[in-house]
Amino acid sequence: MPEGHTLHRLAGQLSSAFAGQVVRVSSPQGRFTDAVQVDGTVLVGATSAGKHLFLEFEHDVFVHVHLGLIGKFDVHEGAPAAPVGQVRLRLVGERAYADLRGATQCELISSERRDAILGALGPDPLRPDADPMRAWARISRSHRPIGDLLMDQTVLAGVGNVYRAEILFRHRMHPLRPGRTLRAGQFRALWDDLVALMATGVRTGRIDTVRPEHTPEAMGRPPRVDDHGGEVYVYRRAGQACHVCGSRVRTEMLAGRNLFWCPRCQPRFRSRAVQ
DNA sequence: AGCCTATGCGAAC
DNA sequence: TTCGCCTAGGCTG
Repeated sequence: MPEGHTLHRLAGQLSSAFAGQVVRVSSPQGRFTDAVQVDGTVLVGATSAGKHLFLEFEHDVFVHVHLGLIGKFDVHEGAPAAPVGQVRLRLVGERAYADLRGATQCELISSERRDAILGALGPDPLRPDADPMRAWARISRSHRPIGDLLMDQTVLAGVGNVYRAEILFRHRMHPLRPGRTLRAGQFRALWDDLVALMATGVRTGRIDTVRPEHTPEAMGRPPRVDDHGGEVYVYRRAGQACHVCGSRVRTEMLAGRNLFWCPRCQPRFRSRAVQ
């Protein structure tokens, strides 16, 4: 379930479990052969940027992890159990251990390489030092759809398919609206909302985007949790009734990913240019 | 047993 | 645009 909030949360869990400790690092599955390079050294801490996770070890050495679509990094209390399945990377500390499975990236890198990865990312709504104007500079000049731009990690880092669908719904914005037709205030509202929503995601470990006035309880409907673990307006609800207006939620592929939107709440943008 | 799916992304065509 | 990678769980037969 990796969008930016998952990685940010993970960095916090890994830091509190292992930071400052000498850790055993291994690859039970065998594919991360560089594990031996940091085995038995001090794990300084873990940080995230967008969907990237960095484990910092002493001597300025880092392990770069990207979970991709299906990766998981689970932290467990207590003594390590026998590895189950394909464990790419295992960390063992004094009171906890962690197993990484299914990641698309797990590599040993230098601080220079880490800086290069960070430099290629747009601002991350979860980082207090993020500069949203860097994203606005790209969006306000682009003819590409806002739904495409939000997923572009060089424009804005950490937003995935769920937050994309939900933030656009919350702002009544059609996903195919060209970036350059947004007003600055509209972008600012999107950004501020992402900051708040994703921070909530870090706290709870799930994606909940439904405003209090639109919850099933408030709307007089039976309680419900979507099958991805949170409560949302449109994500993966194609063909179902919009929680606000009852229209059927629509879906369409854009750049290989599923878009979801409500055709009534998010009407197609009409250019004010002469027709 | 085999097929399908998924909150990602980069390479290949 | 499509494909391939990576894993686990759920469904189908």
